[in-house]
Amino acid sequence: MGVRDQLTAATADLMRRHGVAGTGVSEILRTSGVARRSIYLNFPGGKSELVAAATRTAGSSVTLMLKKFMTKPDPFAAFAAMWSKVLTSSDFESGCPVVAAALGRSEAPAAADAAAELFREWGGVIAGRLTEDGIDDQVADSLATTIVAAVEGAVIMSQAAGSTKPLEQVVVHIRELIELHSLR
Amino acid sequence: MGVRDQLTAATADLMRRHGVAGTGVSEILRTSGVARRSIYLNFPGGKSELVAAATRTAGSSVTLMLKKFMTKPDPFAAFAAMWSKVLTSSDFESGCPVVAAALGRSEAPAAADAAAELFREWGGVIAGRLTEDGIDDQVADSLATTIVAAVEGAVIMSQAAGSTKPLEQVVVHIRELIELHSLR
DNA sequence: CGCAGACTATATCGATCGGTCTACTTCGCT
DNA sequence: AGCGAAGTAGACCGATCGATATAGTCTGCG
Repeated sequence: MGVRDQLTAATADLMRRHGVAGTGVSEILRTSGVARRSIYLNFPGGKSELVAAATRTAGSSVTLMLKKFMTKPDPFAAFAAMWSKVLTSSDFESGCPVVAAALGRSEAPAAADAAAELFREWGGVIAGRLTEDGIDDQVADSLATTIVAAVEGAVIMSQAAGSTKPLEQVVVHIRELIELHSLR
Repeated sequence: MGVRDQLTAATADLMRRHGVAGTGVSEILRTSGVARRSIYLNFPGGKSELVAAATRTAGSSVTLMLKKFMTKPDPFAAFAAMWSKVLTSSDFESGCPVVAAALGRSEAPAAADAAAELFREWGGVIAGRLTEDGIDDQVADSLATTIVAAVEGAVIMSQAAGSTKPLEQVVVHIRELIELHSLR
């Protein structure tokens, strides 16, 4: 794993915990063990470019996992379970780096744009699966957006509460919504 | 309006835009026009105590509005419309200060705890209305959590996309969920 | 009236911020 | 062998961070 990947990985991890503004360059260097200069060698745009790259990398890996989940019998339970793991294995300190990027527009506009694109991408993957279940294209689109919103919102509420209960409650009603639209 | 309220209002507004870590004390003073020392007179705990107070104040005002919305024919359309207004009237720069507080635990733990309590409070208000519609208590609870999660998630996605479309899509399916559980 | 408490204004603190710079090393390729 | 790109190590920059200190002003109440 090259220096570039070490930097994006460390940055994404810190974004999960402290958000964009709360993630200092010095802290990125400390946790990644990389030389200060290497940031500006790999990301001439500095912190904002690094944050954008970290967002894209971390977000794309979620896209991949999401695609894998979509082949399972209960895709959204698997999606929620992934987030539960992120929360519990970090003592509820880590959340979604893409949400952090979306909320960090004033510091890193490119990262916020990347976040928007990733949300769109996740929605597309989910909608694709829903249409396979015979759901109308337009309904699948809005349903997919709702699922992403509900899960991301539940991750935040779970972080706040220090419990995965919100996530578990949300997944129940996601299942209901899909069932509702699946019976044709 | 006293100095204390000026400070909490200015702090909450900045939290909406830049999050907890991104909100500097100097910026709070600049936008509120208050003297530096007044912060530590009113909030001996400094920034973290001020942020917690701002979260409670802003969050409680949402609770009040939510209670008002619950008396309307389509409560959640009104709830979503409120957030749409926040977004569009700020060019999608302002979001939910309670979400910001929830994600700012590493800087202001008390504010994150306040955020958790507010989410619980909002869920309680919504669940109360749902039980009036004859929905079982436990279902109303999980349904209320799902509604809060979906709306908050949609606010973030709308901020990222620079469009209220996610919010509008989510409210459609919230309506479906309620209808599904209302018919007894 | 007179005083106490809260406010303003401003200077200052040490620490940290993101970013630049120099100097040296390591490695791959021709 | 030798060159150049990319890496490390670390000093350094001005700016800003949150917090404290000092001094003067305003105001309400006994």
